[in-house]
Amino acid sequence: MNTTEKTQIDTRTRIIATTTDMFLQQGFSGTSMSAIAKSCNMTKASLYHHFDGKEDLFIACVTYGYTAALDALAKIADDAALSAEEKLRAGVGALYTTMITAPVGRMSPLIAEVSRAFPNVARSFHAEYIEPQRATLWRIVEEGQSSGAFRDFDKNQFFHIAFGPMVTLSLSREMFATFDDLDDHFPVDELRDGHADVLLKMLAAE
Amino acid sequence: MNTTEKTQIDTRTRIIATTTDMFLQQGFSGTSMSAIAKSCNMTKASLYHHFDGKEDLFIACVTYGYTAALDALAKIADDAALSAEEKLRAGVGALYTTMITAPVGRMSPLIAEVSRAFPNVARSFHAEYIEPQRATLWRIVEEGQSSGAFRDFDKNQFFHIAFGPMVTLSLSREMFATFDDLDDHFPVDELRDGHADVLLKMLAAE
DNA sequence: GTCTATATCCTGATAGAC
DNA sequence: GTCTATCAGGATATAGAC
Repeated sequence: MNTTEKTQIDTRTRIIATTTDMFLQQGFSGTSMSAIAKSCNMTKASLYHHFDGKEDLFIACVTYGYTAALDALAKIADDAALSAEEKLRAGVGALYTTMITAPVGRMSPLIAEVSRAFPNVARSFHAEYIEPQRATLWRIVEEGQSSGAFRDFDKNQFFHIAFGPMVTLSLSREMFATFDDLDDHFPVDELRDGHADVLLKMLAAE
Repeated sequence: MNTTEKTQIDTRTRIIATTTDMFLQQGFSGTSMSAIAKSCNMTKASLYHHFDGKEDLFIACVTYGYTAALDALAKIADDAALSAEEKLRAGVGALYTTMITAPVGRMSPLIAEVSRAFPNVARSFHAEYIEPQRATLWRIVEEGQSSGAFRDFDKNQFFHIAFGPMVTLSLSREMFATFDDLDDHFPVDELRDGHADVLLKMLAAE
C-alpha cells in the first residue's frame, strides 16, 4: 500500500466517523452535505470526490463496524470454554453493547427513516447484519438444545423475545435522548441482566 | 356546533388522514408541505390556514387516535368479568393492534426521526401516550399480584420485556415494508400469542 | 485532492386579493 | 377558506482551475 492509498483510506475513515456522529445527532435529512463538509474541514466538492453522494456516504456509515460487531458475537459462540448458558448470557451482553453504544445499532431508527427512499439500504442491512447476527445467536441455542440444557423453542419466537427488548431500548434512548433523566428511565445494565435471566429461564429444560 | 365549525373539523380530519399516510410512506422530511397540499387537493396557503406549520401538523397526526388506543386498553383493565391472566392476554393483544396497525404505533420511528429537531414532540408523546399506557398495563399486573396469581416483578423490567418485542416488530415492519415476504419474516398473530405466553409464564406465581 | 463558483431545484412559509 | 404570486434560504450535485 503506497502513501496515496493510505491517505485516501484515512480521509474516508475520518469522514465516516464525523458523519456518523452528525447523523446520530440530527438524523439523515437533518444533516446536509454542506454541514458534513464543514465539519470535516473541507468543501462540498472535496467531499463528493470521496463519496458518490449522500446515500453512498450513509451506507458507508452504517456498514462501518459491521464486522467488528459480528466477530465479537462469533467469538463468544466459538469459545470452547463456555457452556451454552454462559454463551447465551455473554452473547446477549455483546448484543446490548453493539445496539446501545455502537453506530450500527444506534443507526437502526435512521435506517427506518431512509428505507422507503432507499430500499436497498434496508435490504443490505438485513442480509449483511441482521441475518448473520441471528444465525450466530441461534447456533448457541442449538448447542444448548443438543446438550440437553435448553428445551425446544420456535426460532422466530425466540428472536422476537431476544432482540425485541434491546432494539426498543436503543430506539427509546435515541428518541428520548434529550431527557436529562434518561438513565433512570432506561438503565441499560439492569435491563440487560434481567433480560438475560428471562431468556435463560424461558429456554431452560424442564 | 354550527356548519362552519363542522366543515373545519372535517377538513382538518381529512388533512390529518392524508398526511398520516404520507408520513408513514415517506417519512417526515421526505414529505413536503407542497406534496401534502397537492394530495389534499388544495394549495399550500390553504393548508397553512388549518395548521400553523409542519411541526403542528405532525403533532396532530401523532396525537390523532391517542384516546381511542388508550381507552381500548383501559376498558380491558376495568372489565370485571376477566381474570388478571385474561386481562393481560387481552391487553397484550390490544397493544399489538395499536402498535402494528394504528398510526400512533406505526409513527414511533418517525417520532425518533424528529425528536432531535422538536424535543417537545418526544416529551408529549411520552407523557400523553407511553406513560398512561404503561400505567394501565401495570394496573393489570398489580391486580394479579394482589390476587396471588402473579409473583413480584420489577416494574421497568416487566415493561422492557412486554413492550420491547412489539415495538421492535412494528419498527421492523416499517423498516422492511418493501419486502414481499414481510409476513413470513414477521408473522404478527403468531409472535403476539407466543409473546403473551412468555409474559404469563414469567409472571406466574410459583 | 482540494478549491471557487455555479447550476438547478425544492423547501417551509407568507402577503394580500377574493 | 381558498386562491395566485412570491420570498429567502438551503438542498444535492457538478464544472473546471490549480
